[in-house]
This record gives sequence, C-alpha cells and structure tokens, in this order.
Amino acid sequence: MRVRELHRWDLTPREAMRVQERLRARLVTRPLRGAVRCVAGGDIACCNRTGRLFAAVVVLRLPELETLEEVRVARGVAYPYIPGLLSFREAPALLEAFARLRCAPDAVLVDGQGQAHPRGVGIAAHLGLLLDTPTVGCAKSRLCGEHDEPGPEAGDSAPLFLGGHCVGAVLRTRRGVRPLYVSPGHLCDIASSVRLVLDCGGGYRSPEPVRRAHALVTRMRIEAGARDHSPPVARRS
DNA sequence: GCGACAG
DNA sequence: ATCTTGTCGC
Repeated sequence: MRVRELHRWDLTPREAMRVQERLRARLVTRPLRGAVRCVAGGDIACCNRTGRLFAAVVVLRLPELETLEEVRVARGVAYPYIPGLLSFREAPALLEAFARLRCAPDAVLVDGQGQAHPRGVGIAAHLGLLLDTPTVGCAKSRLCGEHDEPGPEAGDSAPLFLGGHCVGAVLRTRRGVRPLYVSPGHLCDIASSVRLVLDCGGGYRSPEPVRRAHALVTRMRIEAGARDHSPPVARRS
C-alpha cells in the first residue's frame, strides 16, 4: 500500500515532539465507515544484543480471522525508546512492511497507543496519518490518562480520560487477564475501535492481527539471534 | 525536585 | 521491549 512522507525521522526528541503537535491537528476522529473485511495488525521486536529490529504486518479477513498476507522486515535500530516517542523508533520499519503489502486493509490495529498519548499522537495515530487508513491503538499497558477498573467479563470496559476528555477505553478482552488500552488512531472513533478489537478477538488477550504479528517478530528475533555469531553490540553504560 | 513512563 | 526459572492454575 502507499505510504505518505509527511516529515523526516532523524529528529531530536524535541523536534519529534514538535512534529507530533503539528500532526495532531490532522487527525480525523469519526465512526469507522463500512464493514471491515480486511484488517491488518502490526508489531515490532528488537534484539538488544545484535541491535536489530524486526517488524511484521499480518492481514486477516473478517469475520473468519483467516490470514491473507504476511510481510516481514528486519533492520538496525536507529532510534532509542523514549516514552511518548515510540513511533520514531518503530514506525519506519512498520511503514516499510506496509509499503510491501499487496492488499490495502480497511483498518489497521497497532500494538501501542492511538490518541491516548500526551500529544494525542501515539504510534497508531501516527501510522494512520502516514497510511491514510483507519487505525486503532491496542496497548498492553497505560501511557497516560486515568480510569476505573473495568468489569471482569470479556467485553467489559471503562472510559480512559485525559485532559478532561475521554480518549479511549480500557477493555477486558477476556476473563482473568489485564485489560487492553484501546484508543482510536486516525479515521476512527472510540466506539468503532472497541467494536473492531472485539470483532478481531480470537480468544486471547490481544486481537488476532496483533497477536499473529507478535508471534512472527518473536520468531524472527530468535532465529536471527541464533544465526548471529558476532560479539554484542555496543550499548550505553 | 519528584514521580510516571506505550514498546 | 528484553533478560530469565520456576511455578500456579485450568
């Protein structure tokens, strides 16, 4: 699928934050239109020892949850992990994977926040703008915002508030597990986001597209690590 | 200054 | 995220 170029990636943290503030104004929050038949999931894994980063995108067909396509990308780590700037570390590799995708998904689920972000532009929102496609953030833990504990049953949720507004939902995707932090990225709203995540549920904590992408990158990291015989990469003390 | 802090 | 062993529970 086509990937837009809205800015550079070799930015200082300060510059990156400024880009996020500029991108925020371009986000569109509205109900998802039409039935989602084709949904993609993206995830990243990295190896501190080799300094490699692995990205994968898996496309599924709904409601069967059948895998239609997989794309894998490996490259060197080019940006550190800084809370609030995750997309500057992970998005470039994911975008390369999306660019190689043959089919254009109706929506994309990303492992990370959507608009539940200090500047409203979590990695899912950022990718949505660059892909010009509806995106939903599905994070496994909280970055910011306040909320009550959601009910214990699958499908139970509690609103996630930030700056006096509801920006997402804390969703229990199955009983007995910690909830997911779901928030719309681009071209989507909270209700549509929650609905899509539940529609992509295959009985596990994470929605199937993200879970399968995660399984792929984990396998890539292990296999690449086993092949690598070079000494550990230099790291900061 | 102190605590929080997606992956 | 990654580093790691065993272990509690269905």
